[in-house]
Amino acid sequence: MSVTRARPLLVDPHRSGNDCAHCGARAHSVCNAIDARDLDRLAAVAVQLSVEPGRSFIDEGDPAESFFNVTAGTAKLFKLLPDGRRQITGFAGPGHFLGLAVSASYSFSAEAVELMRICRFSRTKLRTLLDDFPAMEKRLLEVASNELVAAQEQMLLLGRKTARERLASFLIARSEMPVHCLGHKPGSAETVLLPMTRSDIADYLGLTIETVSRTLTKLKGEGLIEIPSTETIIIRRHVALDGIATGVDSGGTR
Amino acid sequence: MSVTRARPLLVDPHRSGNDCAHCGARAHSVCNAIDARDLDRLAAVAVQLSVEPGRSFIDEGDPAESFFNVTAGTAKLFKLLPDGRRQITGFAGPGHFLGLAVSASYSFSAEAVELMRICRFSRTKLRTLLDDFPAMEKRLLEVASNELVAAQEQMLLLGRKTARERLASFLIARSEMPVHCLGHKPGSAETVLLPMTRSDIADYLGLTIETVSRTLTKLKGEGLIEIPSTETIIIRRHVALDGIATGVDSGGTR
DNA sequence: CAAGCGCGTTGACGCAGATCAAAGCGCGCG
DNA sequence: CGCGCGCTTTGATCTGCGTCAACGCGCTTG
Repeated sequence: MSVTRARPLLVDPHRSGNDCAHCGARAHSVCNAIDARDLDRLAAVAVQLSVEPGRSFIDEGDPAESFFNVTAGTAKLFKLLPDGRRQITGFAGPGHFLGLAVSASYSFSAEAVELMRICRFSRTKLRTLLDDFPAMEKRLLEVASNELVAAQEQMLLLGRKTARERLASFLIARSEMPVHCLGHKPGSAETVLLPMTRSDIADYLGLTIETVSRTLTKLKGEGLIEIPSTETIIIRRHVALDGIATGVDSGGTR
Repeated sequence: MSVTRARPLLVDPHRSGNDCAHCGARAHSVCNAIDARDLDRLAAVAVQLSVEPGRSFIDEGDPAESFFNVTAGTAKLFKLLPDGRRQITGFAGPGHFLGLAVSASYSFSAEAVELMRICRFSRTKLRTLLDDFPAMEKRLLEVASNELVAAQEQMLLLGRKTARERLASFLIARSEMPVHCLGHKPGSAETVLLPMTRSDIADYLGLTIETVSRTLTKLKGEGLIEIPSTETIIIRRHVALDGIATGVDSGGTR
């Protein structure tokens, strides 16, 4: 299953996991449930890694030996069908915790979209650590609950929304993302950056690249958005776009 | 948002929540994380209710004041778009815990498919209880993790599978469900009971009733299943059906 | 700077599944 | 027992999006 991971992941040479205290992502991750004076215990089980764009660091079906915490960059999480059809179940930015699962093997794959920085925890070691820090377990439950809500929203999108509504929902959701999750300078609140390819967007929204491209072009033609570059979209009429996203529109400009 | 809940839920007259020790669903629910001698504390915050078929007991958008635990029967969980399009995100049987969410209001609705028996917990009371029983919090995290895995599987289904594959997946999943989740006598391992309507199935699989009906008829015509009654399906060729479900088939008998 | 390649856009056409319409069919009820 | 009603099935037709194909554009490479 780990065919794509030709070379080992890059272990950061000069500091392989011992400065949780200075980690920029801590404030936004589950790690902030651990008190500052106990951070050394967390650091002891963490290993910092870099992951190059396109490289996968979790492979569906592989034994689930580690948890991961994203500290920089973005990953796509996905599942595959035997014939290659792919569903991207989410994108994970800084602060995102990965690998929650009771099962002995990963139920999805993860691959870097941009250059990433991640923290790897041994599953067993983190589990024993959790016994000493119930606050962190609480945080994990919160995180999982929130992801569950997001997953249900995505099911609604995949099962019942039109291509137009899916793209609108995607853009609105991206525009509402907290700054730290994107890992770049803010720009205007209505400027949406898309580090992933059209193919990734299509596989996230259950569409084809062609439909994604065509639909974006249409939204642009209607003056709802601007597309200054492939990876940048500016929302011009946020309210109207949001109306489409939530299915209020339906009529109006088709 | 609570338009459909015309009458209040039925509070069981003779025992309104005080015998967790004899609860048939405990073995399969998060409640089994609590030691037998502490069950009285759990019982103190629980209220037993009955819910008639078709009656809703959670309404999306309402303030989330309670958690629920299903002890008998089945509920459908769903989200609506303003124009009435519906996505059923799951079915909850005995042992299923409902209401996990950080948000102050419910993010989905729940309605009984069959006559149900549920346990209601005050959100605040249960939360203080959780502080004393970290084992239960651990169980909740496990439950949430498993649901997350299931949700991702469903996203794959909704985003990338054909109608045929969706129905096959649905039937296989139902047939593999642990007996206690169905709340009825087993029958043959390959006999699948469907307490929900075709409309519910359609809204769960992101299809229409017509497509569900037609596809089932087709599967029957190919000798993969039998349909002795509307709410009963017998899987005749489990391996073949499973092949379709996981997308291995594609060719073969269309 | 020409060639090659990955990615995105655009157009023409086809089809899986939606929509529209009309029967069955089981079941409770008068 | 006949009637009505909700659910399901089946058929005919339509359509949003997928598929196939061509082309453009920016980047890398030699």
